[in-house]
Amino acid sequence: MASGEFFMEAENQITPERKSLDDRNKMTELERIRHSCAHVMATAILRIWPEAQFAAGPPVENGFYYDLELAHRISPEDFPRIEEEMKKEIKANNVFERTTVTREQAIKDAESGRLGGLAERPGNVSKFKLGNLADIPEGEAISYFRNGDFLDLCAGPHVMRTGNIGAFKLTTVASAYYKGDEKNPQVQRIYGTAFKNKTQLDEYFKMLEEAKRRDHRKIGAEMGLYAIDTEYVGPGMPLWLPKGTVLVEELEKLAKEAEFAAGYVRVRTPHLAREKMYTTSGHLPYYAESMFPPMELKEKDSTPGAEADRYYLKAMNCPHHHRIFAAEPRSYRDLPLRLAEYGCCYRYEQSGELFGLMRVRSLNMNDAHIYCTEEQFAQEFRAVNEMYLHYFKTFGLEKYQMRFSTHDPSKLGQKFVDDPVLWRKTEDMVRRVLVESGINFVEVANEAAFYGPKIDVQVWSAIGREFTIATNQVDFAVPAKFGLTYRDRDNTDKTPLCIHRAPLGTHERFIGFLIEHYAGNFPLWLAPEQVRILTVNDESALCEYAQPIIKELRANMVRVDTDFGSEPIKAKVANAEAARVHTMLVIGARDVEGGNVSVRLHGKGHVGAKPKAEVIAGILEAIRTRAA
RNA sequence: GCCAGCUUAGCUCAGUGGUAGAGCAGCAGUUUUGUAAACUGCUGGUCGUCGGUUCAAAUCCGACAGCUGGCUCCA
Repeated sequence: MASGEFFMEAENQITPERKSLDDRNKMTELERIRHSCAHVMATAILRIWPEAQFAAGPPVENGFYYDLELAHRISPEDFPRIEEEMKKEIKANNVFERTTVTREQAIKDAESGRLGGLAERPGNVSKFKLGNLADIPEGEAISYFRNGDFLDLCAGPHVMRTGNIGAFKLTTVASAYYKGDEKNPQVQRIYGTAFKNKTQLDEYFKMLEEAKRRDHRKIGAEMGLYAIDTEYVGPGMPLWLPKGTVLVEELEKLAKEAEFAAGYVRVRTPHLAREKMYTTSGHLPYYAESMFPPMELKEKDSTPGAEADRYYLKAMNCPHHHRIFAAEPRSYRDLPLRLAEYGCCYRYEQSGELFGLMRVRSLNMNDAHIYCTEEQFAQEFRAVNEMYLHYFKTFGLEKYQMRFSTHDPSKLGQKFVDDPVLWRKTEDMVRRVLVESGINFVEVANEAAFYGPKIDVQVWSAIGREFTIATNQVDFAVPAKFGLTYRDRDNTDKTPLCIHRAPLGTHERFIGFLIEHYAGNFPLWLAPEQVRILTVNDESALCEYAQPIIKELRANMVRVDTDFGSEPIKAKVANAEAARVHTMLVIGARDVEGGNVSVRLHGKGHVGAKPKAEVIAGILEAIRTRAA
């Protein structure tokens, strides 16, 4: 609930609606190749393990997979063998032959084990195919595709012949739930990729290598930004090293400035709260699994009315902010009330979910809650969106997707608060604001928070994983649970709307994202080491010449380091470049003579010698304006 | 949490049953240099942890932990 979702990605995979045959026929050539390659892989696996049962084998973003059940656990060691068989099938250049059958025939073939097999397999029913058959609506054609001996229940489409598959490679194995449902049995999922030709396949793997180089986990270690000490601190709980802390504090500074200008006030809240907080908010017991287990106090707390002596680490800030709203009587004159805090939260994410800085257990949220009236809502919501766009511009962020998540009327009262009128009203308000602001967005039904519609901003990590980097949510339900009211001008008490917003998400995820976005080459205002002064040798005259420059830069809060050692200048430059120092100022006898410094910019090379006052002024201006 | 893979020095990696290695980094000297890496020497490891097999284990087997790629979850 509440800011609960702020740093979460939305579903990595939105459960796809069942595709119509028309939609399927829109598959691109590459998708056909990949889907066909999945059939070829199944053919190969069956030649080795004829008893394998296959479930589903679609093309996916970077390749394809096929789910199967098999007593033997397929491991990457088996890949060469499977790929060998696949090559044979491709070389055979069999036709993908489509036939349509009646449902009765299909059921008969599934029961004989023929579907997803090379031959009939008595006693080995094609159970997953039988399950898939049940999903095909009455009236829709039931089709088979056959290549060689392999006969599969499949809507297609495929390439003409197996030989049309240009180049392929098996990549990984995973376990997956049949039909993606946790309640279903697990199946083995074999992933592969395929392209029109070998060149494109090679390019794809080269691109993956490139992506690994800008992976925030790699750059984070190289630059000394953060460390994760699983032994003493714990998995998923990053320690910010001095250079990473610079990034954290620069972001906070940016946020504080933007929020101050937009009329927010700052608050601070403890990291713990009593159990009553989360029974009231509705987080317990339903979300207890995602929270760290409670701390039990040995002695009874004497507070009257205490439910229990249990304290929880907060997983979100909103309940605390709600209590700040409740701490004083509120008038309509106080609204909108915008409470902002870089709140520190803790969530017990499953171990398999942790991912560098992108998915962690301790996190600092760029959180704020805006309490307002219905009349004020559109204006406030628009202002929040403008703040997002301001940030995106600052960071040169262009590849993102705004996702507007709405409710599903059929799930009112279960997944969503049962107030159809307010849903319609708030969704209309949000949609209108988006359209009026000229913001591009996609609308996704059934993905709202349970208390109201929301907008998530999706971005992609270097290796292609999708994350919610920011979120903006409407809450028309939870303030009432906490009994929050304001006195309106008609002297009655009313419940405010609440906007939960986190345009910079969490420090952890946002910085993880920025590291990859910039590949560690941060703009001057963000760079952990902004300036390094390099002397051509260790003569004292050069070091002395540098002193007033250092003094002036530091007086203006510029992060400046020095390299006055006796190494050759080439080595000093190489070290500074490797450390991704934004601006290198080289000082030699010639510079001292002319009152200059020689400027070199990271990744851009030597810019030339300039008067030192001019260089200092330029640095200060670039930082002040947060130039890209 | 599930499936698979991985875990050797701060980092990148070599080492398939017989006395733990290299490069980089670090430290100490030498060098005094004009824009991406001067030279010499030294330090540094209970080979993730625990248990087993063996005369002998980084190496073979098992359990556990962490990480990575997926799956599931994601208020």
